[in-house]
Amino acid sequence: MKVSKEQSAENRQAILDAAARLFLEHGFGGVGVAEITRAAGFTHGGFYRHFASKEALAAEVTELSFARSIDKLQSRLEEAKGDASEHFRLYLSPRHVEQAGNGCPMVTLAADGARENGPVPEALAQGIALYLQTLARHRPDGEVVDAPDEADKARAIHCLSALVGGMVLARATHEGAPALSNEILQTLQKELQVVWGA
Amino acid sequence: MKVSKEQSAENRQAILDAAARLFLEHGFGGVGVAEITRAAGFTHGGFYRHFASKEALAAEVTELSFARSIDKLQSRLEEAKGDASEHFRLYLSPRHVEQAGNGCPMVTLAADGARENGPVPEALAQGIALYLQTLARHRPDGEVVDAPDEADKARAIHCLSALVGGMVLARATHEGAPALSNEILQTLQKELQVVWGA
DNA sequence: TGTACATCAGTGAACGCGCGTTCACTGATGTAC
DNA sequence: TGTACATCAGTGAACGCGCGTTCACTGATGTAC
Repeated sequence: MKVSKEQSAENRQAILDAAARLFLEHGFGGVGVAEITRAAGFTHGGFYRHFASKEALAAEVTELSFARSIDKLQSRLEEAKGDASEHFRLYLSPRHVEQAGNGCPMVTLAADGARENGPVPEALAQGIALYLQTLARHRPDGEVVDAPDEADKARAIHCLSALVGGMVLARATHEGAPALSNEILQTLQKELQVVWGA
Repeated sequence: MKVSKEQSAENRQAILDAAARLFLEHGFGGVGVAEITRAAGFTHGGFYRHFASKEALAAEVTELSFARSIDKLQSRLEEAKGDASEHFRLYLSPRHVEQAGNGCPMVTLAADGARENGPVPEALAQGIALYLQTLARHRPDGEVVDAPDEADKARAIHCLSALVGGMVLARATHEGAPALSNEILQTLQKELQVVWGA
C-alpha cells in the first residue's frame, strides 16, 4: 500500500538510522539490506524505492555519521570553551568501546570504506577533512579561528590519530584482554590532555 | 597427485603468505578461499587439507602478521639503539599507505577481526598486547628493560595509538584528499618524535 | 634393493546458502475533473 | 465538495551470483615385505 509523503520520508529516515547503527556495529559487509530494512520495521523489497543500491546507502550513512560526529565534537568544545578533556573522556569511555552503533565512524568505517569502490571513499575523505578542520579551529584557550595555523593543525592531527587508533586498539582487546583495553583508554586520556594543553 | 612432505609444507606456507597479503589488502571478508589458493598457485579444493576453515586460516594469518610486525619493530629499535624515529619514518611512509599487503595488521585487521567470532579476536588481542609490550620495553635511551614502568607503558600506548590511527586516516584520505593524507604522515612524524624523546 | 600397495595432496565439479537486486502485485494516497 | 483514476510505497516471491565447503577421483609418494 502507498503511504503519505510524510510517512514515506519518515520511513526513509528510519532505514537510514537503522543502517547507521548496524553499519557502525558490524561494518558495511557485515550486515545485509534485508536485516537493515527489518530493523527499521519493513521488508527488503521496498528498500529500492528509497536508495539506488546498498552502496548508495553506505555513502549516505557515512555522510550522516560524520555530520553527527562533527556536531557532537563542536558542541562539546564550545560548551567547554576550548577544554577538550570532556570530549576525550567521552570518546575514550567504556561506553564508546561497547556501543559502536552510536560511535565514531572513523573507528569502524574508515578501514572498511577506504577499500570500497564508488561514492563511499569520497564521503569518508570529506568527513575526515571536515572533522580535522573543526578540531583545528578550536584552540585550547577557547578561541575559535577561521584559519588554523600549523600548530593548530598539528594538534588536531595528533589528537585525532591517537583517539581513533586508541579506540581501534581498545575495541580489539576488549574481549581478549579487557585490562589492557581499559589501560589504553585511561592512559590516552592523560596523555592527550598534555598534548592538547601544551 | 600426492606431493612430498617438504613440498606440501612449502605449499601450505605459500597459501599462508598469499592469504596474509590479501587479507591485509582487502580484509577478511574482502577475499575468498578460491582467490587465496589461486594466488598461491593452486585450486581451492586442496585448501582443506591444510586448514580446517577460512576462519582458522584467518587466525593463523593474524598470528603470522603480528609476529612479523613485532620482529620488524624489535630489529628497528635495536639497530637504532632506542631511537624510534626510523621506525616512525617507515611506518608513516607513503609506501605503507599504498602497500597494505606487507603492512601493519592493526590498521587493516583490528577493526575487522574484533567483530569476528572464533579464534581471530583472541589472536588479535594477544598480538596487540605483545606489540605494546615490545614497544614499552625499549626506552629512548637504548636501554631494554624487562619490566616497563608506567611511563614506558604510557609512551608505548601513546605512540602506537597515534601510529595506527594515523595510518587509518592516511589510508582513508589517500584517494579523496591526498594532500591531507601526506600532511597526516608528516605531522605525526614530528609530533611522535617529541612524544618518544620527551 | 625391488615390488606391491596404502596414503594422501591436489583437482575440479557440485552443493547449499545468503546476499543484492528485480518484479508483479496491492491498496492507500493524492490529483484531475 | 465529491468522484474516478493514476500514482507509487511497501510486500514477498523469485532470480542470479559468489561464497565456503564437500567429495569422488587421480596419481605421485612413501612404506611394508
